[in-house]
Amino acid sequence: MRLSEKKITASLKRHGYKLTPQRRAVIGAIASSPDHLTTTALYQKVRQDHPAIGLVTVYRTLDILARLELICELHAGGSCRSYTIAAPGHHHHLICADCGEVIDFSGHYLTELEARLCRETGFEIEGHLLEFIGRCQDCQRAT
Amino acid sequence: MRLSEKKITASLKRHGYKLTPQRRAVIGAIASSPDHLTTTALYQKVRQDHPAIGLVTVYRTLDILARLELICELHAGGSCRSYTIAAPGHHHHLICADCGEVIDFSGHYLTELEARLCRETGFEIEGHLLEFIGRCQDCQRAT
DNA sequence: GCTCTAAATGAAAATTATTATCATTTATAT
DNA sequence: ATATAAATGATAATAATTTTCATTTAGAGC
Ligand SMILES: [Mn+2]
Ligand SMILES: [Mn+2]
Ligand SMILES: [Zn+2]
Ligand SMILES: [Zn+2]
Repeated sequence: MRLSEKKITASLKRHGYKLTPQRRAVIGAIASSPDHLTTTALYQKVRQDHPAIGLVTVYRTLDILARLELICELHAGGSCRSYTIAAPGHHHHLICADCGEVIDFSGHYLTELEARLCRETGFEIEGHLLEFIGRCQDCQRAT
Repeated sequence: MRLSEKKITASLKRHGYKLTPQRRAVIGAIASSPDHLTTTALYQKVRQDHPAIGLVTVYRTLDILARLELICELHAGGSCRSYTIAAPGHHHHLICADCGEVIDFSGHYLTELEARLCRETGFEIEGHLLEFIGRCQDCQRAT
């Protein structure tokens, strides 16, 4: 139930963005990969079909897509800077610290907690980030 | 109930690290500030008393302290790269997207969820990151 | 206290990630 | 087809982090 390429481009248009070949290419690349990819990885992938695209355009496109919540950002410990992937809607991540495998999971575990925080702090809460870090089965064996 | 300078240095020694004036300075700076600080901010602060310290040493010291869980890392949306602070133990963050204010909160909201994920995925879970992003009362008014 | 050595430091350069500028091109409304 | 605001990409600028390596030093052992 991942967002389709069609839905993504529709949303872009609806929000007044132009539909350029570059943007299509980035969307195509992200939609056709099951993995979370870094900006740079995505850039490499897009260049296979679209060698003239600029890295900056990839950054810009991802920025827009993330803001519209059409893709999701991934943090993860260490050297940070978020990774991205085509997104189903709100979900969280379970990340293998060794091999980088990412498992998405969803559910609304935080609604009560969020309400309590609002009440106690007066914050208006816009979102949250929940990620588990661990070691996948393969990497556990490989010890 | 934040970790004291004494406890932090004790833990460093226990783990076989040498106690240098530079490390003391970094620990002093972090322990004496109620806020979460970036590496650079901390560097500035330390230099007031210890003008000759190198930025690299600050990086290295924070790295060690974080690994020993004597300080905690903070991510936060946008431009990322983790911030740090002296740490009480495990807790989470509520961050104002406008002014950067950080409120710590604790509690074990995720134990059940964690158990379920272990069961279903076979992952061995080591930790997690939970952060809420929103707008503090002051910044709401300032709209 | 003095000696020795592995560990730590800091200057500098190298990497890496991200953002800003700006002249040129282009998607699309009319 | 035209006009125009938006988008692109080359390039430079900024920023955060890591690597290298020669020099210094904390602390263990005498
Ligand atoms: Mn995801
Ligand atoms: Mn904290
Ligand atoms: Zn793994
Ligand atoms: Zn605020």
